[in-house]
Amino acid sequence: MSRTVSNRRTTINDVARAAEVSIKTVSRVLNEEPHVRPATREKVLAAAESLNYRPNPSARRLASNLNFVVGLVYDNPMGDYIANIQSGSLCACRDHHYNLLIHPCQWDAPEMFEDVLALNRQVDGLILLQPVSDLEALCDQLIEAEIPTVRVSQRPYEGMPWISVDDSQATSAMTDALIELGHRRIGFIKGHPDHGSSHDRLAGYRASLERHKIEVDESIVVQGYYHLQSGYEQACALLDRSDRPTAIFASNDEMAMGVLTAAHERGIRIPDELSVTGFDDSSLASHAWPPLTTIRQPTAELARLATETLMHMLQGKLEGDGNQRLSAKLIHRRTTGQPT
Amino acid sequence: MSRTVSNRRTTINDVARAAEVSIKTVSRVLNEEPHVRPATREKVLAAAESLNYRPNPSARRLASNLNFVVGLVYDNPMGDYIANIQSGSLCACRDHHYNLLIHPCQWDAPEMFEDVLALNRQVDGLILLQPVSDLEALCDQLIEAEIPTVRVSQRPYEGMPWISVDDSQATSAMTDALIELGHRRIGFIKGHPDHGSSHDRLAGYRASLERHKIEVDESIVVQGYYHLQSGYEQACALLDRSDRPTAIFASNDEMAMGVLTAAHERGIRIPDELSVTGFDDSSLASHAWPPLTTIRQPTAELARLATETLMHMLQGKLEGDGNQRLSAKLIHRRTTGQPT
DNA sequence: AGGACTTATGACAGCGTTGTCAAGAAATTG
DNA sequence: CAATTTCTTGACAACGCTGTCATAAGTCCT
Repeated sequence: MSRTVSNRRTTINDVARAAEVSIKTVSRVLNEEPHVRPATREKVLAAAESLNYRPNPSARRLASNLNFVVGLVYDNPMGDYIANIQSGSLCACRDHHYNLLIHPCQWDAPEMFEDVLALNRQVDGLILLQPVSDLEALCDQLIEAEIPTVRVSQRPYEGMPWISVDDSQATSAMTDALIELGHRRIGFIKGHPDHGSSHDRLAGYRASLERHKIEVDESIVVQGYYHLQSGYEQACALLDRSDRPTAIFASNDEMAMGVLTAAHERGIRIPDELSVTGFDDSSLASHAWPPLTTIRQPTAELARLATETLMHMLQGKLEGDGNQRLSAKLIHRRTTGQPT
Repeated sequence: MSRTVSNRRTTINDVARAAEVSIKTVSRVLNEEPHVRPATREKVLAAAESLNYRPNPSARRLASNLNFVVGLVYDNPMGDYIANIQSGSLCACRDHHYNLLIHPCQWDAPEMFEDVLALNRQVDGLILLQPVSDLEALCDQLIEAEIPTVRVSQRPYEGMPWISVDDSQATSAMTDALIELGHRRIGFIKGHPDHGSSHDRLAGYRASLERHKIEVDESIVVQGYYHLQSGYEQACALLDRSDRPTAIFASNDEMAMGVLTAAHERGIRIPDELSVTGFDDSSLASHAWPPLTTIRQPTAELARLATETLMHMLQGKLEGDGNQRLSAKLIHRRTTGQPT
């Protein structure tokens, strides 16, 4: 079987010619527009198929003034979180035949604003992750540039929808669980003060203690920075006290790993002598020894929801303000137990 | 100061009018083409600046038949590896003013080929990661479709450049190190048989033993699948033997974590009674207890190199076959020591 | 049968760039 | 100084699609 090697790509014209219709009709069929007779549709589809035709996205974008691209803007240490966000968002994008353009950046770099604004003609809308989503000046500019945007953040900002996971409630529930196990002295390692989530998580902890009428001992609420080292150091300080806590709540898994290490070094048995909980359910958590009790955010779901919300905006079908809040889930593993 | 709100985007025509030149001259300036008088260039630049002009990417792509987009195709469990690949590739992309389009997929899904081929008009070239890069049928089709492609893989395939990290050499060097510490019975947990790297890593292990004239005991070379559970199970079997090995080489960190867990359960002290090494230097490794001795691939560098190679191809400046091989690095931490 | 809709199709003009080619201006040459 | 080459610029036609509007062909009333 011989095959003609044509150097020119097949275009909509070729399909139209083969199907004996106008290019406009081909366009209609391919875009699933109404007002095409079934018989015509079949003819066109057959022609397109036999010519192995694929529309040229650039031409389509130019003519329709749509990009079929969603931009994902973030400044996070690359890891499971971003990985899950990406796959959640991609999933929604594919449902709508959109592509995802990832745009990592440094939230405090001087050219960051400019770079994000430059996505203007490349994308139809943006999804902003924390901490970028908390830069009000940027959001202002995006509104002015009329770029549809959805924020992933716990803090409100009027004018664009925001989607979040209720950290505070989850932390609160986990603290409740610890108290029910019998703990009364629960240490808390805070996260990085610049990160909004730190405050929410702390708030949940406080709320739970208050609900149970346990006074907060501020000397065992210590400052961490979301990285292993800070968790380790603060745990050492906490564990070397004569009145050491019977449980330590670290604001993320990485710091919880530091706590585990500090406990191991001191021969403190977990969970018999010390309960530990983290936050994030990162891959560390299940691979830790013992496996870490922690909190799982529905990260992929969060991203999918943000993306779907953006799609609704693009279609002008957004009802209400679009804000939504998801619940996190407690993952009970083996670092928590009754105090001895 | 009043500002006219124009609903129409500013185009190259507006700039041309403002600078009192033709649109072609504006195009030349913006694309840094030669044959423009400095004075003219300044005028155009000033006009563009004052109008805050940004070229429309779709129009540019349509007219130039270039997409300024690189596609990254992979089927990997999202994690550090992909994260590093992405950032390495993005880095190179930005240097050349290209965007990165991520395309996760399932290597064995029926529509995978079709989906990848459909990127044809969207990208100028592709980067294929393992195991997708090892699908010869796909590579054949990409060549036929004339899509410039770079493979990230250890195995050769003529017709497109391949970039890899020398797993075999690294495994070999690590085994050497173990032997120098005094180990003679070194268990080996293989990776997933479908994954090319598994074989290379095993080959390195064998090569080292052979070099040191140590006969391979096939009963302590066992099959794992790159996930924690398989590492754990195989380690249990290995450690419950009366003639258990003094060291276990796991083909990746995740399985090494399983080994650690099995050892912990049995009260086997590490590294005194058992040395353990992994592969990947994932975030698990440094957070493990004790911190895991492992091998670090220059992942980001690998991706950057692959991307740069693709850029060279696109510019028709590729010299030779483009193939390159990088070396991995041994990371000595605390799971290895002399046997007792 | 004669309107009044509704449905199906096509002609043609953009969309905002870059590529081609021609032509005028400036520089170089013998 | 005329002839030749090189530099600088612009007119205009693509690029491959979608949007608008006109027109043809049915459908459904009365």
